[in-house]
Amino acid sequence: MTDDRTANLLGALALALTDRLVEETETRAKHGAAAPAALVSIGVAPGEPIDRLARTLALSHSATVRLIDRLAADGLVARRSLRDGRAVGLHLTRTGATRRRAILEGRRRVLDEALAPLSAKQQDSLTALMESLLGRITSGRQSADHICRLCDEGACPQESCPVECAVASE
Amino acid sequence: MTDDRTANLLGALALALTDRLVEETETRAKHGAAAPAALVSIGVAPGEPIDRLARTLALSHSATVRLIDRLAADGLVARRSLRDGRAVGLHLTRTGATRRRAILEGRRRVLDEALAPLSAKQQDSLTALMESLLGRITSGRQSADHICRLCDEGACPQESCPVECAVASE
DNA sequence: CTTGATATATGTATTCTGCACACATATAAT
DNA sequence: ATTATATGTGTGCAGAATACATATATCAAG
Repeated sequence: MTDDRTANLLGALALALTDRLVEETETRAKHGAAAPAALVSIGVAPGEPIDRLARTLALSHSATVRLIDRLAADGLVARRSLRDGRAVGLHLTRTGATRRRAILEGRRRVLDEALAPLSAKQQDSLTALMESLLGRITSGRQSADHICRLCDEGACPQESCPVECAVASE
Repeated sequence: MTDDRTANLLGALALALTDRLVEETETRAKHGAAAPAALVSIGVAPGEPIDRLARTLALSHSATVRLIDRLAADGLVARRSLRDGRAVGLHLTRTGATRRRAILEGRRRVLDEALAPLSAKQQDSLTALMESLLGRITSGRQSADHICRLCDEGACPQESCPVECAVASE
């Protein structure tokens, strides 16, 4: 059904881009590949509890607690108490917000460089194709949050995001 | 220059696909994400030394030695002596070759599922776009080997691989 | 046959992660 | 109200995978 070579190129491209993205973002927030995703995700939805972040990052709860410990020790994230006395609300400090911007800029730079050989018209047709693929890959809210864990939500408003749309139409 | 949204979607797609590919391939060869890549790469170029594999996997030499130790303990990889008495030639055992096929099939299944919503015509245009992107990303032999570390070389003959072509034209 | 480069292997330490558990708080049932 | 259950956080412990520094063996060149 699907073409051998198309599938293969897609796999190689995904891997190659992710390598570069991880390398880029990981240098800007230490403590592993999940750290930049945590900063980005906390920025999108400040005040959410650790438990929810753990699901977005697809990490165990304890791993997420330790990650927040490290980010808090670096002065990037702050825990605040919530109405619900069990939970803590996660927020970015001023430094954390700055770091977050640097992560998104680095990510953008990598993606821009990869897209450079395409004309505007080609970019448009690529966009349309990617919308289909992303819609297909998405399976539920948790999956959507995970997929978008490193996204710049400013570049992709909720109502136009194919991942969000896929969740909405269920 | 490049469109905000296009860049963002590309980043999300790469991440989402890689998550799925890693998850799939990692279950079929334990010992981490590098293990399936090692099996695939050894299958493409049997007899090569650990040192070369380390560069393909972008791992330190010692990490690669330990990885081969684990794969050999599982009966998937065998070390054979080479003319050069310092080096060892890596080969897949019969079980290792079977495992390798399972890894490639799993990878293919993930990619097929993602590509399912596209028509044949759309797949063709996606292929053309990906060729441009992959050519751009590639930078030298080592980078090429790394990008293709999980590729099914049967699906993408050397002379038609945009990554190989990018290396050749330097 | 000496010198330097190359390839493998190992000892040690670090980082990140998960499991099992403890504790606190909320929610529901009786 | 009281008890039982579920939820959210944090911690002790262990394991996996990796890197760094180093040791050993082999090759290549003079």
